[in-house]
Amino acid sequence: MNILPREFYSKDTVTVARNLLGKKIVRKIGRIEISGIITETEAYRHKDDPASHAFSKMTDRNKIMFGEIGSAYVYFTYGMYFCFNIVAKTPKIAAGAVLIRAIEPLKGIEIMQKNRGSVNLKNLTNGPAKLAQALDITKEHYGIDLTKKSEIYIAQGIKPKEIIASPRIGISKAADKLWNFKIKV
DNA sequence: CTTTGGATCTTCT
DNA sequence: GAAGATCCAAAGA
Repeated sequence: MNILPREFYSKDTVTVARNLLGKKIVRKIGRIEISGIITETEAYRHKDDPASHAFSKMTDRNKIMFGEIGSAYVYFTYGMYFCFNIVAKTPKIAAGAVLIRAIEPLKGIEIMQKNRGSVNLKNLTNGPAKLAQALDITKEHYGIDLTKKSEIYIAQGIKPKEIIASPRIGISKAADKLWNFKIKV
């Protein structure tokens, strides 16, 4: 299994967001393995990005964005859902992370269906809160190292053919930046 | 098919 | 007190 090294995340956040497309996310629950191909990402940076959680200042919630590259940033939103991010930035930037917005299920689809309470494949992991729920990612995983073989890690995947850049979803600030990336499957 | 409201945590005003 | 990197079910057209 080719786990992506920490250097992979030590680039500009937007570059890493693009590079993560087609990579494989692996979730281990005991002996069971769940995995999927990353098909949509979004970059969130620091002072140059008013839409980022790290824009105004460091809080208890976002402090991992200022922390070690390659860590997981899991946050709780709208009082109900978790979203899964990966800390990625150059040493020059104080904070940054890539939001995983969608994946294509590979292994453990039955587990995902059970976690989500739905059998509709299209509806399983096509949104940030949905994939977190399908993979059973919670605040327990806040700050874990994704470059080691542990409960969650990111591995080499497929090579994307075509990358589509769009404005980010669900934000009102900095909507002109094309920092949402997706591939066709 | 489109619109609306509820769930109810964290941060900012 | 209000808004937010969301999703879903229910109601309306």
